[in-house]
Amino acid sequence: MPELPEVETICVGLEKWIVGARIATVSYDTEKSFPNAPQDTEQFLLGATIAAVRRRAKVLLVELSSGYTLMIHLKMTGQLVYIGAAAPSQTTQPRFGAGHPNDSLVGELPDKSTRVIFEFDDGGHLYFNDQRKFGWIKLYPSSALADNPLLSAFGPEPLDKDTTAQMLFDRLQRRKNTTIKAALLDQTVVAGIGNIYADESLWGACIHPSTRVRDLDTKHVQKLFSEIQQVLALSIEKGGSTDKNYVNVEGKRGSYIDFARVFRREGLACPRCGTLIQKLRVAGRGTHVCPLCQRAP
DNA sequence: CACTTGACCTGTCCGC
DNA sequence: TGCGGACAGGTCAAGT
Repeated sequence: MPELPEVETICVGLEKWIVGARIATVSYDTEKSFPNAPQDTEQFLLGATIAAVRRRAKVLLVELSSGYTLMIHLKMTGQLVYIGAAAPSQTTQPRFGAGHPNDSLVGELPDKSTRVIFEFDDGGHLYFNDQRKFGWIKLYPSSALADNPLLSAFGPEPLDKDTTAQMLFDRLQRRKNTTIKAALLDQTVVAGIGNIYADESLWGACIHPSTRVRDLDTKHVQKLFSEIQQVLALSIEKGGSTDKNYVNVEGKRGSYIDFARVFRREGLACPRCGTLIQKLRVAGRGTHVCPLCQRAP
């Protein structure tokens, strides 16, 4: 579920709501939700203030005043939802039920998917919900993040202004013999792309997902990189994609799916040429293509 | 090493 | 309506 635009949206939401807040209590359901929590985790969490929230690839980094950082991966079904103290203030009241009927996907929290709860001194709560239990929260000393193997292996951030198509091309050379779809999903090639934005970008660049990386020249990769940037930027603007259960920190859906050109549109007309969009399996994933615009290799 | 596949989980949807 | 099976947006550990 959450790919770069969704995690970015959550990151911005967390910055707004929890930076400066002081952690009063932390509770979690199982070891798996908080895998490397040491016995004395609480001493690095309780009483700590949220200093900053950042994103790298699909990982959230919540920096604490205690010198530790929470790394959070939402995997397929993770949610981070903040509910302020039930005070009359407009900035801290619970936000469920506002707006359109379909605006919010979450009800009363905690619910049965809630795995971790952070309670803040001001009465606010941050809920980590995760239906499929793939997601996790880990605690690391902030000083150890620079050489954290997970973080250092990530490829370039596609929306960083220093990232270039040439960098993508170079990184792709390590996956020359696989399909471009598999390569885009490889977080060490480029960070933050998942199934939705891989399909959308490849459609934009008129490249079939089964195309071997070795068959793409620099022109193809330039076009692809440009499409990746546009698709991700548009999705961030739309608050991300809610297909099943993604919600932002306020519990609200994103609307990128309404603007998708191929993803989840099998049997509908390609917006470019009108040919019916097909769903295939590439790199073991459901994959959407226009068979005319994206000619099979 | 490069690449593919299955496993991790729960919920939902589709066909019988 | 109930049940079984396929499938779901991400990543690993194993396998070839």
